Formats: sequence, C-alpha cells, structure tokens
Amino acid sequence: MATFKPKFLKPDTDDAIEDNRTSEQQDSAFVFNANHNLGLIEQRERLPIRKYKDQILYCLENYQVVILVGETGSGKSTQVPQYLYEYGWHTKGFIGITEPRRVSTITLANRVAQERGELVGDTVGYVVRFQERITPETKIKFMTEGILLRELLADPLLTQYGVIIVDEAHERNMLTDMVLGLLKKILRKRSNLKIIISSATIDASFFSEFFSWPGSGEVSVKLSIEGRMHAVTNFYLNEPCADYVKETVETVWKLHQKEPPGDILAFLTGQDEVLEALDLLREYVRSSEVENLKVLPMYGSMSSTDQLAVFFTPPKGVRKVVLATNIAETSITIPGIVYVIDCGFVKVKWYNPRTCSDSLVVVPVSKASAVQRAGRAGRVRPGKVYHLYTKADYDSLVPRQPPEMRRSEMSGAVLQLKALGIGNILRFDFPSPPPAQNLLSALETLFALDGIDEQGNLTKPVGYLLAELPFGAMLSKMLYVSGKMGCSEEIITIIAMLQVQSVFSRPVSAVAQQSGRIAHRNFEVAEGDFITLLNIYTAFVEEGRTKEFCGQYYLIYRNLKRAYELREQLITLASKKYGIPIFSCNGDVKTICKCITAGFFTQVAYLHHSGVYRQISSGTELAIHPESTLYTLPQAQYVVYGELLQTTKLFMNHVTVIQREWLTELAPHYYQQTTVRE
DNA sequence: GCCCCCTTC
Repeated sequence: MATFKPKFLKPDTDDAIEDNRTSEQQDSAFVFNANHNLGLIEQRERLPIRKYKDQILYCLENYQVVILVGETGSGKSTQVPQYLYEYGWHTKGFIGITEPRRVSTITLANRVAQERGELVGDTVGYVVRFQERITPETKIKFMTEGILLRELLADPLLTQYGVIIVDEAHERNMLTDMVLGLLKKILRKRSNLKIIISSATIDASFFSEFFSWPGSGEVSVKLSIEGRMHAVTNFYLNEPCADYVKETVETVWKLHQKEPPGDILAFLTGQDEVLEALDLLREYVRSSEVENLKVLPMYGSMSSTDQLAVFFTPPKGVRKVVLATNIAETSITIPGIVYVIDCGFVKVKWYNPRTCSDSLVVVPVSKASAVQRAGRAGRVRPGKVYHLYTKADYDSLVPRQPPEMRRSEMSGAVLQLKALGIGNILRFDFPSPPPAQNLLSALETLFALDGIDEQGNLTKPVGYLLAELPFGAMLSKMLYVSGKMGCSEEIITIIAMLQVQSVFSRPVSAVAQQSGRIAHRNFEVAEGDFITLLNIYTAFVEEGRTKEFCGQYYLIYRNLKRAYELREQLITLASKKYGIPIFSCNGDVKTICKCITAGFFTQVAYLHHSGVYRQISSGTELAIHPESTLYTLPQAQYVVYGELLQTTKLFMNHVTVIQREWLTELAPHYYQQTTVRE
C-alpha cells in the first residue's frame, strides 16, 4: 500500500454547517445505501467527507484533539480511520475507534475491511466481548467503549495507541463519559496521543470546552461535515392531544389514506403502548377490510424471529407500519421508512440515592431526541415527520436529556477509577459531574461490601477483585464468597444469567403471553428468582442448548446463548486469573441462598405486620414486582433483592428468600442485632 | 398487575 501524501489545506471555518439534523448512525447491518450499485472505490470518492480529507489530516497533525461534527451519511465512521491509515498514522500505534454498541462495532469493521478489499482481521480488526478479529497485522481496531476501559486497567496510558476516535460521543452514555474523562487525563501525560471526537452538532462546543484547559494552548479544533440525508418536513399538532397512543393510531390511519407509498415508523415509550397501538390499528385494518397495511411491533424483549419481521420489504402495494420503542432511535435501522410519527415522550431511568433505586419515568423527549427520531424518515427519499405535540411544545423541549452519568448508580465507575489510582473521585474531571449524593451512595455501598476502607482506598484482595471483575460490585462479592462456600459453579451461572438481557420472551399476542407465563412456571421455585434463573440455565444446557427448547418455553435464545458464552468465560477467568476454586454444591440450595445474601445484604426487605414489605435500611415500603417468581407465592419474612425500580410502585425484582440469622452471620459489620427488625 | 436502551477478561 503506497503511502498517500496529501496537500494540506487549512480548514475553512466558514464551511461549518449550521443544521441540527441527525448524526450518523451506521450501527446496524441494515443501513440503507443509495449507491449500492457503484463500485466500492467510486462510492468512497462520492462520500461528502471525501473533500474534508486533507483538512482532517491537517488538523490532526496540528492539534491534539479534533472534534468532528458529521451528519448522517457523511461516512465519517468508515472513512476517517482509512484516511489516517493511508497517511501513515498506524506507524505510531493502533488507530483505535470506540463504538457504543457491539453490532455497530462489528458492522463497521466489516465494512472498512471490505472497502479495502481485505478480510476483517487483517489491517482492520475489531474487539467486542466474546468476539475478536485481531492479528499482528491489524492496525485499525474497532472496539466497544467497554473494551477500551478494560484495556486501560492493564495499560493506563494506552501506549499501544497513536490515535483514538470516540465515535457517537454525543450519545453521552455512561461508558462514553468514562472514556472521555480518562482520555483527557491521558492527553496531559502523552502529548503524542491524538483524539478525534465524533459528535452531533449541538454538542461540539461542549466537547471542545471540555478538552481545553488553562495553559493547554489550543488543543482542539472543530470540523463540520454535511451529510447526504434527504430533506425532512416537520408537522406539529395545532392543539395538544390527550392520548398519544390513540393519536398515533389515528395519524397512521389518516396518513395511510392520504399519503403516497412509503413505510411508517412510530415511536412510543414502552412495550405496553406498542401492544395497545398494535391492537387498535389491527382492529381498524380488520373492520375496514383493508389489505394493504402491514402493522408490526418492535421492542427489545421480542424474540429475534419476531424482530426480524420489520426488516422485510413488504409486497408491492402494501405499506409497512412499525410501532417501536426507543430501540429504533439508535440501535436498529429499519429500511424503507419515509414517514415518522414522534409521540413526544420517552422513558428514562433516574437513580435515587436515598432508596438506592432507579425510577423509570415517562418524560417529554429532548430536542436532540426529536431530531434523531425525525432523521429516521430521510434515508430513502424526502420524508415527513408528524410530531404529536404543538410547535410551541417543541420549542420548549430541553436541548437534550442529562447524560447518563448524572442519572445512574456509580459503584462500577467508582471502582474503575479507584483501580486506575484516582483516589479522590469527587474531584475527578467528569465531562458532566454526577451528583455528589450518587457518589457518596456508591462509596457507602463499596465500604459495606468491604471493597474500600475508611480512607476510601481499595482493599486487598476484595476491592481489587471487585474493580477487575467485569460486572456489578454485589455480584462480584457474591462470586468471591462462593469460592469459600463451595458453590462457585452455581453462582457463576446465576451471574451469567443476570449479565445478559432478560431471557424471558415477551410475546406479542395475549394468548402467547399467557402460554409464556405458564411455560415459565416450569422453572419457578420458592427460593426466588436467582434460583429460578439457575434452573432455566441448567435445563437449557441439558436440552442441548437448542432454539427449539427456547421456543417451546418462551425463552430468548440469543440471550441464553450469550449467558452460556459468558459462563464459559467466567469459569476460566475466576479460576485461572483470580484463583477462585470452581466447585458445585450439588443441589444444596441453602448454601447458594446464603452466598447470594453475602453479596446482596445491603438490599434487604422484611415483611411488616401490615402485610407489606419494607426496606430494612430506610423503612420505605416496597412491593414485589409482578414479574418475580415470588409475586404469587406466600410472603417470606425476609428477602434480598437484586434491583429496585420505581414505576407505579417501588418494585423489588430478582428476589431471594433468606433467613434473618444469615444477615448477622454473613455481614456482622453491617447488621448489629438491634437493627434487624422483628 | 407489569421494564426505555446499552455495555465490561
């Protein structure tokens, strides 16, 4: 490969595009490509980013941080790594690209390898959990954000890298912000490390301010690249609507009567709303004997088979309508969409440090989200977007939701930072600092788990183990104790099952939902949800890990398969790296429940004489979540819970029945006899 | 009587 030597051009700052349309979302195998008939080289030359190539290289040569603002279809995720390679940046270490999701990581690496006429794993490779395609030849390395954070533990200055591109930084996920905060620290120690932040328009100034500090001179420069999306026309209601589910249904119906062919995507906030709208629309279709409208649901806990339906092109003359949750905003791209309906709301999680619980609340979307949703309409041809709220309401929307870092439980982040030698977490330079209460709550939890001492330093061996193990602190503690209790095989299974997304399928039809519930009863036990998960896993393996088994029992194959892979990985990790002996307790359920208690003893509820559970630490009333095994069983006196979620009530989920004495036996530092209520 | 979406040796 001949090294390309460009003639440098100074960036033309007047070229910046003032447009708040969506950013690039090449994060699915189903990205639409208008030029799919052109040769790959010709396609590359046609991308809007091509004419910025020299400017990008110029900026990287002269600045330590480059903020790259690029719209959808600009080609930045696939082209920039290649430009850097062609100019020879790979001689200074890996060209690393972080992505927020596994699917986009793999898809992008494949695409770039294909453009270069190579197989993935040669010059271009990727690393995500469980899958890596890296060889000694690899120079361009796509990876998930989590992988880079793990690598940091072993190589705190990332000395293997010459350039790191943080893609989709505007999403501001928890891990994105961790990466950004740590990269800023590294930049000050490594003047030869270059960073490219790929972001949406509205956040560019935020990033450039974050990456400049007193005495730094000019570290960052902004470059804006137009995309090649089609125009999108926005419509708003004249009057606010009372019920956006009904309004969605009516809008779809009117649209179908009036508008030329083109598929419809409607955003709702949750599974229940999607199913409600689905019922209503199918009723319209049935009663008016319409045959050219195909209505499909899309949400995260559907089986893969059901999800696949939305990717098929409908027969000629038939219009497809997809009713989706936020999964369609960034995680999947549905082809053929011309019309978008935005209900104007979204479900978000907020951490509440007082009760150590998450609240799941429906709130108005942010402008950024509304724009992102609207952008889903302009991929094929000029599109139309129907916002189910007034223009005045749109104008009053917040620019964006607070980043996840400000709304989340922090113990994992605190452990990671401590392991990197950052002692005073309160003074760490977060892109958006989390509330101090959230940090204090995490410190208290970690202290209770014996992960940090009174000075806030990691303990040995427990604290270092909690920091290094790739899952939550309580699960890690449970694993540590299981080595001593002789039930590590079972505990690792439970951990693996909890790490993956829910294995319970939530089917679309009411009849199937009922059958699913009955099928799941086969695995239920009185001890609670963790043991139930253990049963499901055991049955899955005994039945040969087949899709048929999962179909029969309404379980999600892809998640069980990942649990299996994860378990294999954890067995090796626990025994080889951390010297945790791998033993089975051979069906001794009491030992397993005690071990669970050893990890989750800070999350206990007792049955108050009023017949309602109360949180032992605060007295707050708690309810068992209807999805828990224990929902329909007689109430036990004491339970530990894995999670607490505020929706219509404060619900405990992943509940395990325990005995009171275990608390003082396993956590005497935390429970004196007096604090345990009768 | 019910949970948006991601991710980690």
